[in-house]
Amino acid sequence: MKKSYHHGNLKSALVVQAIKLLESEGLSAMSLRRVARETGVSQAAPYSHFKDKRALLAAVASEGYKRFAARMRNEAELDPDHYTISLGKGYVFFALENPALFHLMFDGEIAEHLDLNAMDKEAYESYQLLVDGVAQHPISGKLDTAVAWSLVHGLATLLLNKKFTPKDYGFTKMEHFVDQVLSSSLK
Amino acid sequence: MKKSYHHGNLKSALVVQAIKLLESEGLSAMSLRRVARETGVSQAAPYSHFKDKRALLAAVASEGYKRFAARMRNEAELDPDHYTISLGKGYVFFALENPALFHLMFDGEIAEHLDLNAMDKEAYESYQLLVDGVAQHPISGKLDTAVAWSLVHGLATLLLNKKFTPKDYGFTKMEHFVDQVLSSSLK
DNA sequence: ACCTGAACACCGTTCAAGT
DNA sequence: ACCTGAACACCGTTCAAGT
Repeated sequence: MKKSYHHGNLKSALVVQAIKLLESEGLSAMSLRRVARETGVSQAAPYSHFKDKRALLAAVASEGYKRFAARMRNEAELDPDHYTISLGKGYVFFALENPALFHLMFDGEIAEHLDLNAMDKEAYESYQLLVDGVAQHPISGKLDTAVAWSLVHGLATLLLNKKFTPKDYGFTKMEHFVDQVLSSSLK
Repeated sequence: MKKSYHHGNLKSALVVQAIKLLESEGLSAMSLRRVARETGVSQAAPYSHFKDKRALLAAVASEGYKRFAARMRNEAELDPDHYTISLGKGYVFFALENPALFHLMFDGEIAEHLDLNAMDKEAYESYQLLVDGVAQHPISGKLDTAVAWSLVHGLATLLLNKKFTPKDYGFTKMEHFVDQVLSSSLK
């Protein structure tokens, strides 16, 4: 466990450090060199494990999807009677709690080039969680999953970027607002 | 109109060139130095007009909002009988036609720090277009504008990032799919 | 007032060399 | 197989100097 020439699990250590830097100082501050430096290795070391910076960011996004799924599942367990709505709340809360990671996963150049099938199975499944939740509904029409997913994702994004706030609609608590919006439109 | 030491309208020329570069090669390729180079001025010239790179990007986003509003208005004029739905279609189409610009306007670090009130009045109004369109509806509840805006924005983002496609729902044409999704949920 | 050229600290990536 | 150190081309930003 001491410091040695060979790190042992440098690959995952780099991912963890990258997420930390991403959330604390934002994507533009997250340079490969800094991640390496703060992990205690040389600037060239990451290239033993990742083809380039984009490959590291893809691994970060993949880890993000795992945490995303866990956050949704956790919320759903707290209120199994309103399963779909709870999943939606977990979705929105994850975005608000991990803004930079959420953006990396869904928006911008990195997200657009993410090959879902090339990601871990576990990570891929997080996508399906909400979609399946809606689809399982007895009265669910064909387009309902697209509508529900769009609604939840749009709500998360617009709240995150402060295009509107709960206060705009007379709410003081974020949780109540999200609950109301989702309940009023998700079956 | 000849080349001279003083450019004349360098400020807007830089914004135009930045948008061009943004859409053709993406945000990561859009460096200040390249924008300056391809506008025919020195690397330091932009600093006579913008405090830093972020200020240039804010101006780019502001110009983006103007084009955004124009795109929505144009779509609504084509089908005034379905005003709100048409606005939504313009919203989604703009995103699909200007992916990098749309992300700059709504997602990531730049979007989060955009001060709407500091932007041009014309740019600011583009936000209100869809919101007002929904609110004007006679049977519109308090939360309906948040729901409608979230739905339209989420649909645009998820289509843009290929999280789902029209084909997933049995549609061959993007326009039909968007129309159906919006019609089935917007009043 | 607006623009240039040189400078500084930083970055992504490569590559020969070390363990 | 994994990591280092030096190198290269690039970037954001500053500043004295030119027009």
